[in-house]
Amino acid sequence: MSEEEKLQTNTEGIYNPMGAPFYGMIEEVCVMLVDHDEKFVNEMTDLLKSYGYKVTTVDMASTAMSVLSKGKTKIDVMIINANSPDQLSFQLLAQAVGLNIISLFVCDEHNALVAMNALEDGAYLYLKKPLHEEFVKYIWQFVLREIKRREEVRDGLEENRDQINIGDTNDIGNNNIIGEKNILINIEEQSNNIHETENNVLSNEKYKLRKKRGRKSTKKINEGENLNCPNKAIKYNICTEWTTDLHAKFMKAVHQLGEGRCFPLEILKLMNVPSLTRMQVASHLQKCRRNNWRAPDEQKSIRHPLGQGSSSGSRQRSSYRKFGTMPRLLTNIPNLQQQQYNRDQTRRGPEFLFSTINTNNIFSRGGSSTQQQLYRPPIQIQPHYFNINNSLNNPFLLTQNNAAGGLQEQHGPLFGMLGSQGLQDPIIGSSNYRSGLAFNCWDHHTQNLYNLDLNAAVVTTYSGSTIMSDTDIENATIHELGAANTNFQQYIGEPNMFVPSNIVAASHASDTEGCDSIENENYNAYLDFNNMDYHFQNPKPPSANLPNEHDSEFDQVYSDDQVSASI
DNA sequence: GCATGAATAT
DNA sequence: AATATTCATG
Repeated sequence: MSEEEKLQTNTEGIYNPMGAPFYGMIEEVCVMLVDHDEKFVNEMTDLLKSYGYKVTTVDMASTAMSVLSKGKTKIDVMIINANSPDQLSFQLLAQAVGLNIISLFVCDEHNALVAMNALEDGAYLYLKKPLHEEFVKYIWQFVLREIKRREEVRDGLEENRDQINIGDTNDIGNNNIIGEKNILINIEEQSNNIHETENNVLSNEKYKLRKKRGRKSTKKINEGENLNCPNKAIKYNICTEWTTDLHAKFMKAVHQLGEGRCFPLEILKLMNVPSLTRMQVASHLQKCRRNNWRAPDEQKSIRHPLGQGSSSGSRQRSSYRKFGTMPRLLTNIPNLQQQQYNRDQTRRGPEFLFSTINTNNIFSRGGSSTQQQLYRPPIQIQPHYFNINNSLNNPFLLTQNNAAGGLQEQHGPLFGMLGSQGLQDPIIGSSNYRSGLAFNCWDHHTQNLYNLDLNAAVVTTYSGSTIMSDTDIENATIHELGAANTNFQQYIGEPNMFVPSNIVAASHASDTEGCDSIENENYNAYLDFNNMDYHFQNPKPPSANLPNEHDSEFDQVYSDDQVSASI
């Protein structure tokens, strides 16, 4: 610990508000610099560090993206060069925005078009180099503002659902890491990014931290459509809602992968929805495999009498798990890809044909982990027909996905922090995948990310020891906190009102449609996979003989409707 | 250690 | 009912 840090920490190890870089309001703010301009990076790093920021630097957007994907690095703010040599600045921006990282787009030369695009894509600010020292100094306030906003939202949410107690008192009691209130932890936890990389959390922490899973409300990742509730606090989305669009992406990925290769991680990658997690995909996959998922629209209007889980009680864990199977869901597929899907499907055949007999041999990973990768279904079956645009057979046709229909809840990042003129919520109209709540993509967020001392009674200070300690930041230079000086020009101004002249304001408050609206237009045709399955299965399975003693389970799980009916 | 998927919780 | 989380498994 540096001398400086010691000064900021009292003898009890509690962060001393008065000495903290951020005035005791936030313990730390992690900034990632994405810029190939070495000089700029060095200067900025020094400057940032001099103001107490933790700095990570990478030279390319692609590198940053990979860091984000790994989700192991805590990042609150990104400063992204608009002209990354790999041309991925905007992709990175989208990813960062999707993860609710405050993203500042910076450029050497002002370009109105770039500015506009960046802001529309959710950039917090568009800035021309160099960044004013005074601005850098107060970047942390963006973070604080965001934290507070989420806190308000959370509080509002709690008021509106007294039946739910987020904090499982037992759990809290057991893990004395967190204070009773547990506010900050909860805030983080509600981000949608608790995902697989939680595996990287110390296993001890894992169990301590993973509890507290209250019922979460629903968020729509794909559409960013959140209803514009003036009463902002009300809708605090946490659960991913599988919208029609999101599901279409899912199905698209599924079809690209093909039977026997549908693994959550692979699907997740193909879907390329930054804020989605493997767990969520896995969950959805499970649902779809059981044919238990319905589009949101369907949910309201259609009841399924299907005796799905009639065999409830003593279902035992099967040692005959099948891996990588495709969901056989009623689904919708973009027009443009229709034909290809048809072909793929033709090649692949039905996914559950062998569930009774051969499945285990075919799909089981068995001893070889490569088996699954190599597997290609051995049969070719021509479907009798496809029901495309057949409203009689396809309920989906009756429910156009009106993804663009909803308004978006606006999570104004600044709330006037930078003054009123111009700087209104650059996030408005931003990319679709912006999670409504995940502020930080850091997957270890369940450990306290922010020891925000907003309320003395709630101070939950403990050292987030894993911060920045990961070794997974390939090619990333990590600059430790340390003192350094800067040559930046000084700008004196009121912190909260500071509006650097090179900031370009966002001006698209009414632009609420995400880019998916384009895609939506393509989702007019649908396949009726249920029906298709039926026809696939009817041609008679090559080895549809005698069920063995294990069948009951498969039948229950996978084959309780058409499949079993056809055998 | 890790991804997976069935089971189960919320 | 939909989604999240747990946990046995390989």
